[in-house]
Amino acid sequence: MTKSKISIHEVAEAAGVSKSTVSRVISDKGGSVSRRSVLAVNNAIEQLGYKKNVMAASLRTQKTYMILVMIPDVANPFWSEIARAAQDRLEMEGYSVVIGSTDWHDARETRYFELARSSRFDGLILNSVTDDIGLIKGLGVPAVLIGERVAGQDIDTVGTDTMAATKLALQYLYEAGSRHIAIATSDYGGERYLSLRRRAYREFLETKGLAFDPGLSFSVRLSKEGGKDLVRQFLAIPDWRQRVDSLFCGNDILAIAAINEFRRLGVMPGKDISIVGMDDIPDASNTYPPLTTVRKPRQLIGTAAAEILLSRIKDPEKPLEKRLFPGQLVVRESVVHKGNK
Amino acid sequence: MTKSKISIHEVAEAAGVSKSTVSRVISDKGGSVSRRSVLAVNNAIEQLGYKKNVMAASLRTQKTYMILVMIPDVANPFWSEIARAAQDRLEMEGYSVVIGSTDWHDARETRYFELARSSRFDGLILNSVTDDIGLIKGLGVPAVLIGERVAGQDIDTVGTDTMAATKLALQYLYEAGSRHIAIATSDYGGERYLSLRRRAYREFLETKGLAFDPGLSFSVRLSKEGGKDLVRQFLAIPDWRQRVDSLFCGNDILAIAAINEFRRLGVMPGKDISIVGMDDIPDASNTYPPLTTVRKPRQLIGTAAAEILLSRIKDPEKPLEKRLFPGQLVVRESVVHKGNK
DNA sequence: CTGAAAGCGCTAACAA
DNA sequence: TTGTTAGCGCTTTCAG
Repeated sequence: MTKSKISIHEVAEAAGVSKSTVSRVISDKGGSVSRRSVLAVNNAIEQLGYKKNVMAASLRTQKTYMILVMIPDVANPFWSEIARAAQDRLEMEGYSVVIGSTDWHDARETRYFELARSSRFDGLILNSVTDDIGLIKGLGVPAVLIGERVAGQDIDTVGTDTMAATKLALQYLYEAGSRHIAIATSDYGGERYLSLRRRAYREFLETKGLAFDPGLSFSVRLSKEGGKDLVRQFLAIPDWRQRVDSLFCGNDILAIAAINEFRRLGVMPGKDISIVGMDDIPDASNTYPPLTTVRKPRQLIGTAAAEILLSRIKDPEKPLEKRLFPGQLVVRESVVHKGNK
Repeated sequence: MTKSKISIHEVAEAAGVSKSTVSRVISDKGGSVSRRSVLAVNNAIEQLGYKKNVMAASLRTQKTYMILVMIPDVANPFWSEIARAAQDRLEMEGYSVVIGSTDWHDARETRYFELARSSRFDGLILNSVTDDIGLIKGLGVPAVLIGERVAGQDIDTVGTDTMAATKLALQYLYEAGSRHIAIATSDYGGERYLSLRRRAYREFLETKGLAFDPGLSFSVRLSKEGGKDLVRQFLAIPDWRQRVDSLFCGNDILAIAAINEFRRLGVMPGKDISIVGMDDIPDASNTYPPLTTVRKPRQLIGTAAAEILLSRIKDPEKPLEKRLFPGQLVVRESVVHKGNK
């Protein structure tokens, strides 16, 4: 069995050089080493089956070449594609990427924060559940946040312009003739994040001179279960067919669940009710009927996050960067078009 | 700024004890330390905002308390739920779990293997793309494989009894009156893995005295794109309505894509053609019509993998363990029931 | 119960 | 170009 008892010490001995020389050879840096030595060392390495202990190297250099991407839900393609895009970019630069799945749990997030704090990673890309910027900065690891925040906080950020994206959806509904638009989204994160959708909603109604009906605002989890909940609540509105004609959902997971649940209960989306989602995850085109939604540019977000992180690692003192990408309307068939009136 | 210049050395000084004592306090192990010292040390730690450098500790102890779960596709709920289940179990034991997403790329897998080799993880749970057991064992890290292999290889394994699961699906189709069953699956991994489905298919036909029609065997990628491909090929069968009446798909991703594509082209699954999938991912119940499939017990698989890994870490010499769980038929509406004849 | 001393395996000045 | 000498921050005998 090739026991990992072989350190540079053994290699040095076998190659007839010093540990330093071996070190120079195995750490890329192209330090000045003679051809002879390089050969001798590589030979010895081969011979002994030596494997560099990266932990030890990290202890000295303070570099691990590992990046942690923390996302709340790996199963949601929205997040996993961002992670993948970031991974692609980061690997080009020689970093390895691992994913931490928080599943929206504070406890898990905390756990990953502990990992990060113990200098196991050179950088962090994350969508934080707790959103405690102070804590993140206190980790002592370069970090870039994914997702927009209301307050202009003291950390690199990349995300979508959520309010504009929401209004895109709302405007489309409006143009299709809808005048009684309901909204369903989560209020998790309080005033900081998701309720940007709600704010956009209020602003939009105001702009169009539409009345705000509190009974048409739903707060549910952005999940399949949330969707079932939502439909139950929705159909419980007295005279709902008179009172509401469309529904904007905070993300596609919710919208898709709602579509399926509505259909199951005999209410046909795209016919009896309009539904618009947000994100444009792959499944959005597979529902029956296909979901009209607002696409968030996952690739761009992931890549941008990676690049910002890279430059932050290079220069910790560089000015803060915040990048917001616009959403894009994707028209499919879940919206009813009323005759112009 | 709380620079991480504080090591046990500083703490020791502030607490008026030696480094050793500090070490005894911060490493759980409950070494014998006086109440007084513990207090003093904890106080100093608090005061200085000391954070243990786990890398340094790992260098000595050879323990990182990190586990890497390598899966081929985070966006596929089948894999991400296995990962989650494993994570749940592993965290109970004090390990932190990170996910490596290989996206079916050899290059990525290799990259993660390099990480693993450099003793950054205490263990590995993985579904390998390359399937090179020798390589995995050579990593020098306890590892358990997910997914069944034909050959009884020299490594801990947990998975589903794929052949039995496949026959479950086939039998259901048969009982529904289907006598011309097509199969679509991937042949990636050659004789080792997925083609277990094909083997089960052949055996099943034989058992029932049904002829094997090579034109009814499709080899496609187990993806959305694969599904479109499949349907195109399928509908190109001359006189297909005469020649084939049902389709078994290698996994749900494929089956769902096929359902949607068939429907888009005016062929109604559950009516014009029977479709059965495998895995029972969450979306399987959201298709139109809902997909009949064979459920693989993701929770059990993930948890079992974690437990086997845990005991392997504890005792590297313990006998090999292989666990195969049975699949379970989930009847929904994608299968046509012909009148008994 | 506590401290001194010796590393874990590697890198980084500094000389030679 | 090479070797020597110190550590990185922590754990762990071994004495006391």
